[in-house]
Amino acid sequence: MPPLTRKPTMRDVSRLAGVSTMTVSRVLADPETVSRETRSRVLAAVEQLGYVPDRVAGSLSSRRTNVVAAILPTLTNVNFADTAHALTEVLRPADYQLLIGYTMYRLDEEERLLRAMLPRRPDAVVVASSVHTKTASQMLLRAGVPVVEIWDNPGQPIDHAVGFSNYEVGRAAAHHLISLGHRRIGALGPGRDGEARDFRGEDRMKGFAAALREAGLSDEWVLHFGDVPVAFDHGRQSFAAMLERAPDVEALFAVSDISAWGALMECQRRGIRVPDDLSLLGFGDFDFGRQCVPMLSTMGIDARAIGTAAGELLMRLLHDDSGAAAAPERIDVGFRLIERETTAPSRKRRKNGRKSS
Amino acid sequence: MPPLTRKPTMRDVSRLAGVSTMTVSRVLADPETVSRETRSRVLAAVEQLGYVPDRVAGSLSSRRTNVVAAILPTLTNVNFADTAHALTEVLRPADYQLLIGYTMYRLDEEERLLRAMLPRRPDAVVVASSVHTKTASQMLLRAGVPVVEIWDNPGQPIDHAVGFSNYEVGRAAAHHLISLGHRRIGALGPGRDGEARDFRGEDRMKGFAAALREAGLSDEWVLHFGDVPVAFDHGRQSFAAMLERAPDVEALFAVSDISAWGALMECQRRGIRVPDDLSLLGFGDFDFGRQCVPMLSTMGIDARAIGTAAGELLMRLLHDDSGAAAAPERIDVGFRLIERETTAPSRKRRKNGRKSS
DNA sequence: CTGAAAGCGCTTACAG
DNA sequence: CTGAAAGCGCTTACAG
Repeated sequence: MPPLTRKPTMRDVSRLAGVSTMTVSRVLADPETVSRETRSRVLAAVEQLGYVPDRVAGSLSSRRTNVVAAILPTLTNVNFADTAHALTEVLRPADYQLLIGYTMYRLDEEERLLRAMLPRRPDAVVVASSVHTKTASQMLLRAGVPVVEIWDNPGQPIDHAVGFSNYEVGRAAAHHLISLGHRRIGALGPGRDGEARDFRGEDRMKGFAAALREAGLSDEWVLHFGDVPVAFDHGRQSFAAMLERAPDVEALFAVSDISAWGALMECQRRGIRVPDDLSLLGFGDFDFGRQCVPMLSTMGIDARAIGTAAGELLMRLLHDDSGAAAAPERIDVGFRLIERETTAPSRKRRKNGRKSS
Repeated sequence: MPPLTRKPTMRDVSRLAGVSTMTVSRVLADPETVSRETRSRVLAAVEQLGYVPDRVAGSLSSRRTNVVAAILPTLTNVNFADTAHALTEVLRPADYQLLIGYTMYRLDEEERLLRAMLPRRPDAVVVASSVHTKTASQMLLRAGVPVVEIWDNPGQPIDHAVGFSNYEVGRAAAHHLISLGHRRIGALGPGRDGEARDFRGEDRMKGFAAALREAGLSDEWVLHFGDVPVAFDHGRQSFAAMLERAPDVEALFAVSDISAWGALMECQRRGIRVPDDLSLLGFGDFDFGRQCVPMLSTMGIDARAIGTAAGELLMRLLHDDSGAAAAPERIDVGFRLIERETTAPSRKRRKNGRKSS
């Protein structure tokens, strides 16, 4: 047999081993179903030719790609990267690969991505959003594979959901700052003017504002500032804007730790003491918030848990091969207030001693 | 025609439009080659059926998947995420999708990933490493598609390379600290004991140590500490270890800004003034280093430029369809010293006034 | 335990 | 500008 110049196929392997392609296919997919002797002959041929199976052809035949499409706002945000990591780890043993796309928080980009990804026939779709264009929703609905919306608690889920209520996070944040005795309370929220929108962040702001109003406080300092996605600079600049509007603000909730830390740095530059002069509460429990001085108080989310739960849900769904037909599941991973060093009782509360609980 | 329960195929569209599948294929791939009338009839059928083309089948026929495999150490590191973002943006107009994998800085994981990805027949492979297992090197060599090693300056490139010399970064870092008059100079390097290894970081340390020796200084405080990948905590802990070994150290180069910032926080906790008591120089020019107080001096790398250059190289390679046969290119994006607020002349230098340049 | 036949849903390479 | 035929490289679904 002359050496091959083209890439060897299963046919080449089968000829060299003196078996049918079916037997080669079995050795690779399900070795136990082939006799030991035949198996070793096939494996030797595979080795000798340097055969690499073609899963594109395999996928077309079997109608399974072993690919999961993951649509995230951005990978630059460690929390989403952590979710992707955790998801990868759960899917890996079953030999699933992640096809990742970024929307940069844009609905039109999400739709574009879906249009690019769905033709590649992923076995499932994980999407970090519960707000979609009409077309995107339809595409997901008709995809014929399980869809998992993550990082939120959608009112009208497409299919499955793994996340938490951003609205409730905002409410809990407000309750905490109120319980510390603060009255002049504000928030550094995401801008709402551009093409890019952080709807989850907006939900947190809504919950926060609602809780302020319920407590009889003003929500006029719930600011929406700058472009999405927020970078460290958002904290700095939105905080400067806040100070012009409300120089005597006592406590601040930021749309994310990224923003909260930026504000903290701005406080250091301006000589504003945190938490003595100002309480600062972030969101997301980012790594740097545990290390900075003072350590950042935050509304903690377990980003890895979201990836793990979504992955395990998919494993169940894909292996039961009831597939997309399974009853929609909804998993809430919750959140928790993490009090560290940037939140403290109000001045008044401190001066008078602790009157109320 | 009865409504379809299965997913519509190109055949269904062609029948509804009264044309051959070839015409449907042309309308989708190359609309100009079809008459306007036929085209609109086909598009109407596509619309009516909600037809989504199957690119798995398409890829098998055309022998092109329009997928680029990207192997990165971790996405949790913003610099690699930025590279991935930039790469995506260049490839998007040509309708390429990224298949991303993480090695967690492990050679065996890289090999495993290659084994999982190559059967999916990516049109190119981008890998953020120039150190591979023997098997992995062979797999890349025989893949038959362009391979781009990024974030380094490999001695023996597999194929193409886009990056910079980590060794020279280390040397330049040392030269800078020496030129500031420091003599007791150390480094916070990555551990070398575990399965996970940061070979690029180790190269920076090697260059750094070499430059110290060339200047007649001791390299005994070039520490290798902890597990890879380094987190913020690495800076804190390795700095504590450094202080036990060399309490009077004057200047420190860290394997990354992540580590440098951790050390900076530890300095704040211990009341060590930066840069008055200690100069601190990072690597990577991360976002937070531009925002923290004091702002971090660093050896800056343009992570996005690496992704962009790799993407543009691939576009040339894939469209010339000389493909893997093209002459290997090697692109150096360079690096630059970014002096901010954590590096300053040595005490002695400051006391005596500036003697030498 | 093994194999021959058919087919997955497209595109290539002609041909007219 | 359009189409019939062949085939990409596997797996499914039988059959023995």
